[in-house]
Amino acid sequence: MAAQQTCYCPVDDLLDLLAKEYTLAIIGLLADGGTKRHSEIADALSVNSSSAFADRLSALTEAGLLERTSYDEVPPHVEYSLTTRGREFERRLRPLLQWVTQETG
Amino acid sequence: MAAQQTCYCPVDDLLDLLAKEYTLAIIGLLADGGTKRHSEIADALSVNSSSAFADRLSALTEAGLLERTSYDEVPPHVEYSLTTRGREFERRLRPLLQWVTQETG
DNA sequence: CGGGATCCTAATTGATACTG
DNA sequence: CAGTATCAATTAGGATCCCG
Repeated sequence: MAAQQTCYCPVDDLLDLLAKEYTLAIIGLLADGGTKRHSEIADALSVNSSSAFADRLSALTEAGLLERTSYDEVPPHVEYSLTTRGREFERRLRPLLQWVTQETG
Repeated sequence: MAAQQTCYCPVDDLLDLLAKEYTLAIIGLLADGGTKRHSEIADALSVNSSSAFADRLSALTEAGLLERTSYDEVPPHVEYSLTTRGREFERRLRPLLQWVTQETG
């Protein structure tokens, strides 16, 4: 299994990530191209495991799907949004999810 | 989270399944519409955990993506192929996977 | 041959507490 | 506020044995 230069992470890794809690919800929440704070996202998702949630945010960022912007302020202020890659990914994911939930096929 | 009549399994369940070992490989192996025996698939996938592998086959069957055909013979003979639903699913999955591996976007 | 049952180990999650 | 650290509880995976 050779790593490809053109790919941020292998298929299986990305699927693992997708299947974990919060991941899909985070992508869905930012799908409109908007930017949201850590706490906004956590709030909207009724997160109850802050460590798992933080894991997802950083994993998605490392995968190149999320962009993380932190402002040097007190208190801290960090925002997340989908990257171009993230939006492209979401676009390709959507038909699959719609089919699974609606069985429109 | 209400179950929908039209859907064999909720999104999260299917994603969980997809992220587990062998699942994606099984779907990929049968993507051409062919039919293969349990042992053929296991062989092609270099399976080393027969229990996990059997779990995937039955989970995919329960999800309505695989069709299981067993012949009343000794020794037993069981074949698997993608259902119509399974092929439709694979079709919608493919662009996503291709993008992830090739970054053609 | 196909696969269920069991036992054990490794990885994830959930919850709580803590820090810059 | 945005995480990190920690630990108990779940869950997945690997190996083995056995049955129809």
